[in-house]
Amino acid sequence: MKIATWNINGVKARIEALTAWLREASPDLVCLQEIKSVDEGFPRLEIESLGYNVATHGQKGFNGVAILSKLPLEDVTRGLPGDPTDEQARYIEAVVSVGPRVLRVGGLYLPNGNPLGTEKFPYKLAWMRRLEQHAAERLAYEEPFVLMGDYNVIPDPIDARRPDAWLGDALFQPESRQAYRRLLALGFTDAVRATTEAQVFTFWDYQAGAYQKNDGIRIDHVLLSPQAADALVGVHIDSHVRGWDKPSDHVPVVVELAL
DNA sequence: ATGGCCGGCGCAGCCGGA
Repeated sequence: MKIATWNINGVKARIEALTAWLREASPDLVCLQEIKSVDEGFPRLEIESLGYNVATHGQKGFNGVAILSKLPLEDVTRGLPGDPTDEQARYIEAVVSVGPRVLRVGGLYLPNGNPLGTEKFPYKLAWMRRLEQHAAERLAYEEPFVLMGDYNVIPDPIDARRPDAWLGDALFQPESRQAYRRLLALGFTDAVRATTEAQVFTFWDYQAGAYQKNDGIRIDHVLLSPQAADALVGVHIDSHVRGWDKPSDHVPVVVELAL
């Protein structure tokens, strides 16, 4: 099956691109980030008409995540455990049955953390601690589990065209990168890095002709549990979508699993 | 060489993003 993650930067502004890409790529399951919509405002019918089940976890104006799936979504949970006072809609999880097996999927929109020196950066790091705790609990199930989304972390210098330009940025701080490595050390496989050593990007800023200059970063990641990694067939970044009219600044990352 | 954007909200710019 074909699963994907895509930060669409506003589902209302992106509905044409989203439906065009769903028709073109025909993924079985997609995690969306930054829907920037309340649940009632999500264009559910247009997406259901393409054969998808829809689960959303939205909020007004900012953030918001969703899962689209051709297979029925079971056991949908919303919000990342560990802080009942956190009101930002950044995590959704569900299970799909693939024949006799199950696939568990967590879709996340990790806090940006900028600017440094404000409360936003500690919030990011605390969120990553909570994610680590939750991921460890899920890995203990020893089932195919995919944790994917916009991590807002540039893991290594090769993951930026101009790493020097990101030195003062929350996405490339040592603490952010270390927290990402701690997550991997739990036993996850970074699907992109498992299949290529090449420099590849998932985000290009709207400013300064970044896409035309290929001045990008890799911050959208697909992490596979050992059981999911065993089923890994291939990975594809749909970079061409960044060149469409009214694009998101992120592009879809697609993973094929033999499930 | 430098600077360059976009979406939501809501109807003017500001906030947030990366």
